[in-house]
Amino acid sequence: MLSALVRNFAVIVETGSITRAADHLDTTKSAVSQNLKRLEDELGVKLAVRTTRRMSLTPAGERYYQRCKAILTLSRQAKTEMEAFGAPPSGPIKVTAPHALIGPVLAPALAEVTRRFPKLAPQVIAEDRRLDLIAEGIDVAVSVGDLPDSSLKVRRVGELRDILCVAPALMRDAPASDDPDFRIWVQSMPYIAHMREPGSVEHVLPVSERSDPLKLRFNPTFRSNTIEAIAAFAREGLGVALLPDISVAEDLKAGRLTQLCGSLRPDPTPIYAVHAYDTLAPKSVSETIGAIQGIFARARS
Amino acid sequence: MLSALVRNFAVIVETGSITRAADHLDTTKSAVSQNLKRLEDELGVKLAVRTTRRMSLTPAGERYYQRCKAILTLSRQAKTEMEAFGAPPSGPIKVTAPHALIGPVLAPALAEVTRRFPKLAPQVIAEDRRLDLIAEGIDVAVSVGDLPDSSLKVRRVGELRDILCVAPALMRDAPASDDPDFRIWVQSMPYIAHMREPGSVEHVLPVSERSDPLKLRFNPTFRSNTIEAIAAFAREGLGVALLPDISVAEDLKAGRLTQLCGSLRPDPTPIYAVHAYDTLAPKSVSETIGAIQGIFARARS
DNA sequence: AATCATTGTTCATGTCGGGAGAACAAAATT
DNA sequence: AATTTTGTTCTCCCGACATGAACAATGATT
Repeated sequence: MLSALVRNFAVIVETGSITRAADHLDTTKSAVSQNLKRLEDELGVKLAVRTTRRMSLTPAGERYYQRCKAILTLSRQAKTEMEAFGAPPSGPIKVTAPHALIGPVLAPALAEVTRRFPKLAPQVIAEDRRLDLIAEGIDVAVSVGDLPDSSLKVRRVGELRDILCVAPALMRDAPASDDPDFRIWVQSMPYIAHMREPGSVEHVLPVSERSDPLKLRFNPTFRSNTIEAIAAFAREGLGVALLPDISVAEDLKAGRLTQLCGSLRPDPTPIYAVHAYDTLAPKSVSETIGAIQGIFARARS
Repeated sequence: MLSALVRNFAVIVETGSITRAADHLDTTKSAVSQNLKRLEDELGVKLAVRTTRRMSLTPAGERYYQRCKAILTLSRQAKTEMEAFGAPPSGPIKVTAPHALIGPVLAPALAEVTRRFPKLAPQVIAEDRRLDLIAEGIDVAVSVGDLPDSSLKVRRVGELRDILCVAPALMRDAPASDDPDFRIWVQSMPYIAHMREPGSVEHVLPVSERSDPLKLRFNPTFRSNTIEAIAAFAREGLGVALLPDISVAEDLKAGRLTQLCGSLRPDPTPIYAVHAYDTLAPKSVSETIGAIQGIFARARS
């Protein structure tokens, strides 16, 4: 549909090799090689110097690849936009979400959407940072926590309920929860923090409408950059950790983890779905967002 | 080189007809028609409703055309950019300039450039307003007068010397230029103004380093939106007009017009060449700008 | 250093996509 | 109603492009 030469080149760059590009594009080495040659002839510049072992872009190729990405993204989005005018959703749709939400939320949501629109081909990017939707050509992003103002369209799809978890073994010598020493004891426990929170960590646990919340401050002894790793460490009894309910529901049920302060929990964090289509979001986008919202709604009940 | 389907559609929209698109693309009606159909099938949406007499875009087509323009512009510029890496200049280059500069400046400049780079295909847009280079996909713009700040690259290429002109017939009963009545008499003459200047018009003519300039205020009786028309009216003796030297050099030499106040002239206005390539302007762009500058330099001598 | 494995290029060959051109259909103009 | 203009559809056919093998170049392995 779109310039085969451009796509050909982009795949070469992304796979870093003509051979890999060939089977990624379901064609032969020679076809890829010739297409690259054609593009170079067309442009009058060498785009890549290729030895048998290594392939590297010339400065021209570097620059041209940037443009290719832009062109391809624009083309893909132009097509996706047509769904707003009745076209059946089809082709690639790029979705990003934090690692922790991929399994419990995004996977079932996309499964549902692709069941309804079989020609849709979701591309999932697991990424905890917030990406530039425009630059990366992302159609839908799932984002935890409040967002900075932007021109993007935002919809609240659910909330993340964090739970202070701990392995049961560590609770053996705990004071009773109404014991005044309980708070002291808890705050002296080892704590496993996410690397994005520097220094000590404080959690606010609302107790009831009228009474002051319980504030707990921890000094992290372990840190990791993924929820999965933190959960794994917590299961191993390395310390207390704040983990989202969706990540530890199984562990709690199976008794591998317990809640540290009974049913006390921090206030939930809102979760948003974000997209960059100003007016008239394509059906694939709105359906995907709807499905994500549905998963959260079902999980809540 | 770039998706034939997209280009095909863009040309259909711009020519407004499949037949015209066909000979614009040097192909047959059937090819154009089939390509449009292919694109519609690909997208799953009807882009244009076509009767034998009229062709109109659907809302989807309207939107898609916008995207097509962006894609095509991007592709064209991506290719042009390659010239900075040694590619021989070729293909279309979009240049815009005010009507008055097309003949005396842009035409000889582009003639020179195309002589050196025969594969270059300039597209000239005569337009007195300042256009959005990015949105219109313009490579080089020639602009008269100071420019607002922007991210564009600007280079001074010459200057415009305006002359207060009048048909010799109207000078018959003029007082001597050192007569105190001269100023009164001049300002009572009919004046032909450009439509972009509303109300009365004042011109400042510097006399010498230390003496005050001569200020003349006119009440326009005629207005037009093009320099050519204003010059024509002036030649017909309809009044005084401020005209650029390059437009009236011939008329002055042939005696069809004379300078109203001897050799007194307003301060010249700078002329700039503008482009949007941040670093490393393509050779076609820099050569074009250089040629324009050359024309001005030659005219001055 | 010599051999081998891997990767990119080139060449001859075959095939499928897509253009050509005519016939057809629809609609506006006369 | 006839004519002209424009878009569509059909068949035929050509040429651009993929194919696959042979070749060349390069780096790894012994």
